[in-house]
Amino acid sequence: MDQQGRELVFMHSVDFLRQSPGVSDHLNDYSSGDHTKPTMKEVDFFSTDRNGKSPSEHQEMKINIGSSSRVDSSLNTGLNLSTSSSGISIIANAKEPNDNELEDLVLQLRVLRGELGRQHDENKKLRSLLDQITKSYKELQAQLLVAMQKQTRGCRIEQKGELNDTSTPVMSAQLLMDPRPSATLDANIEPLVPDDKTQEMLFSLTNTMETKSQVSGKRASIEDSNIDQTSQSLGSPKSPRLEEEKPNEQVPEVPFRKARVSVRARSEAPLISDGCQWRKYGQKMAKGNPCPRAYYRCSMTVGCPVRKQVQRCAEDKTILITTYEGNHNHPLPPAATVMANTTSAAATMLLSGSTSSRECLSSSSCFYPSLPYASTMATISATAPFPTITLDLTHGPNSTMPFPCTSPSSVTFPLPLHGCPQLPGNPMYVAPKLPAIPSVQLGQLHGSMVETVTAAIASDPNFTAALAAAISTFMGTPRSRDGSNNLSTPSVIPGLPGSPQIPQSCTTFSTN
DNA sequence: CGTTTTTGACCGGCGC
DNA sequence: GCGCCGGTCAAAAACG
Repeated sequence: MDQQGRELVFMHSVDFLRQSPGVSDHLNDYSSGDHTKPTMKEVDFFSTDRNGKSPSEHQEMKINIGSSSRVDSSLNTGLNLSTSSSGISIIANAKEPNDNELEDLVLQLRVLRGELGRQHDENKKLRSLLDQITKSYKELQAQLLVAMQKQTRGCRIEQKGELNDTSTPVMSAQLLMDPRPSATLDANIEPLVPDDKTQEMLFSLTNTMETKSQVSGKRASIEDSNIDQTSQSLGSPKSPRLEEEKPNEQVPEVPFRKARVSVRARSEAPLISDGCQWRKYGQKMAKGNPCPRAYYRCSMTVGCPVRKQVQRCAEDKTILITTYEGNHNHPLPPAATVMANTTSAAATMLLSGSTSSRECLSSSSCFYPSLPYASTMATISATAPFPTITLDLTHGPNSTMPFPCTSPSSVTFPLPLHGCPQLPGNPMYVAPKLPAIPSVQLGQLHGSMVETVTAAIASDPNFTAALAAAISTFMGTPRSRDGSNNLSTPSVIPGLPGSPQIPQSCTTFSTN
């Protein structure tokens, strides 16, 4: 009984072969450091085998092991032997032991011990390495988040400085109301996408007004009135609050820059399913387009400021242009969160890209030359009332006409989506989250595929980076003395962040 | 019966 | 000042 108990103790260690109960004290110092993590699997295997033997055989085995271990303590255990086969042979040979066989057994046992020890050490090292990598990954995530927040804040401050000539303190304060969420705010969002770190990061980085409004009660409502209601008041000056809150008439006509994000999809369906519930509140015939433009607002909650416009492309009526505006002030289902992340990312980067352009440009410039093709292009339209970024997925990788519906003055940027190679030295391209999309014409993708691709885009950090590149490229062009951007378009581009004339910014994505 | 869609009216910005 | 245009409102109609 006593012996049985000792054996059980040893059997809980992977070093059971090293330590026979009869000689345990002698071998205890063999690898005392490896007793911390016993492997039950190994124990069970040999335990079962041992139980099938007679007590005499068992005792004999133990004695043999114990006696041999003393002899071979200095032997080189570097032999490359199979553990399982060795173990079986040991048991088989133990029935008729002689000196030679015992020596072989001892050798094999030593080898096994050495192997087990090495494997344990290796496992420990690998485990610690994995922990370290995981820790580093999390730290990098946190640092990235902080860096992005700081960068955007810095942009806002610079923009404030640029606008100080014409803006009032109220205006400046509004500009400084950085919609970027804090780390604590992210916690409110995490349950939506708890298992997707990247998505969570994207959401953290991009979700702006909505997280703020979710968390901070009255303050959120006030800020929403400044930001989201600006969305509502886009073209809807009925909201008197904005005007009333401006104590100074010198306030620019359009104090708030508001981001719009559109999704262009090649779809026969009248709407793209984006996970949200929408209520149609108007329809208009837009000039220059025989197709009517429909206006929707989010109906998931009362008072959600998010709206979207849906219109078919005039040149290609199979392309559906969906423009999102505003940010949700309520939790979203995962499917809708993806889209919200995308739109918020675009909006945030567009709003923050005016002064950080060089940074972004330099950091993202490496995207372009390495892309054999880019099926998706980010376009910022200069003809729109606001700058418009268009992500066009309606064309395949080899497309030469990326934008059938894009104005000639648009500036296009390649976006590294599917098919993009991993760029050495560019961490953004390491292990892209994007699911593998075959090199097919995205324009031919089915409607459900559209959603999939859209989700992939939204969850892909490459998309965010590329979008930042596109925005920064557009924003980063040198300014003339009058503050206008020196673009290929001769005229000043209205709506550009940093330009006091511009009321809102418009970001347009196109997916297919 | 509640919700959503339709649709004409309305509003403000902007250009001439 | 006027008209155009984009966007929104709200009553009526349609829908489930």
